Amino acid sequence: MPELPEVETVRRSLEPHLVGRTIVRAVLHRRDVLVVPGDPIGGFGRQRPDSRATRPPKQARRAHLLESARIEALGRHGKELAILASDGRVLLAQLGMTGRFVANRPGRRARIPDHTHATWTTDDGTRIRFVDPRRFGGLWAIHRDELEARWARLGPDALTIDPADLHDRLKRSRRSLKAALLDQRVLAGVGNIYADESCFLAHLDPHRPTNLLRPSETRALAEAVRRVLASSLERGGSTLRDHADAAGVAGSYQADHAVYGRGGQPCLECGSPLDTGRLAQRATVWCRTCQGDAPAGS
DNA sequence: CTGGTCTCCTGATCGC
DNA sequence: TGCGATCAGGAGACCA
Repeated sequence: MPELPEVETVRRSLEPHLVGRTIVRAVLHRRDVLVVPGDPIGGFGRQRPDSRATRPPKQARRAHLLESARIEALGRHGKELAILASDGRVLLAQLGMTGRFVANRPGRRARIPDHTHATWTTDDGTRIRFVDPRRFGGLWAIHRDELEARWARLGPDALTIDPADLHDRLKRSRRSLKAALLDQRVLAGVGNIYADESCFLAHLDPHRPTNLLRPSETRALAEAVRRVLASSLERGGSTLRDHADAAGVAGSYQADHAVYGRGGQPCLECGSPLDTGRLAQRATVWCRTCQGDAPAGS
């Protein structure tokens, strides 16, 4: 499930295929995967399949998919990936649970994956496909002017989170640490895997209300988040099933998970069996010994 | 405003 | 071997 390290891995592997190139052809294979300005639900909800009346003309959709644009840069904030064209058009991608991009160099015959929802062809003949079986992901056509505002609504990027900033954001809420880490408006980029891994590394119980965390604890948390994400990024992210870079290379950080997916198995630090439960609607794994309760007096 | 729950979707896995 | 039930979860909608 793509979180920050996986999305950044995809971004880096797509960059050489796209930056400086022109999209000569863009095709949308499944309408409801792309949201364009003027679509219902406040502009940024997912368009529902029954809103056919509002669908833009075919030619407009190609333009929203950056046809005939020269690609200037690939950006990322949290789990969102942005393809920026030199004329100001931006295509924003959320990978959701199973979304990925696949690049094929010209001349190489590649099988078109199932659930390919969009295909781009660049001026050197490379084909890029957006594939997302579960369709929790999607594409948003926006303008460069809107990108900054949209990303400002998210919290700071988790890869470079500042400890004091994080403390400030966490003290405003009484909900659990796990729920707060999953909230992209608090911190952008952490999902279920790295929330659990970060809590373990910081020796913090994911059930702790975040307003009761001490500055020293949020400092440890911020450092843990950065370390976990950076380590994962070095290994190309975690591949549980779907994640791969644009060349199809899987990540390997899943082998280093200390807690995620290891419920009942011995804690790597103390050896006692790891606890499992459901917290913030998500499967959660932690060690009650190493991630003990709040210190006395809090 | 806050925090909790529901919903979307497909594929893997499991029990019978 | 088949088949239904269950589970996985990012993020917006929705509700108390």
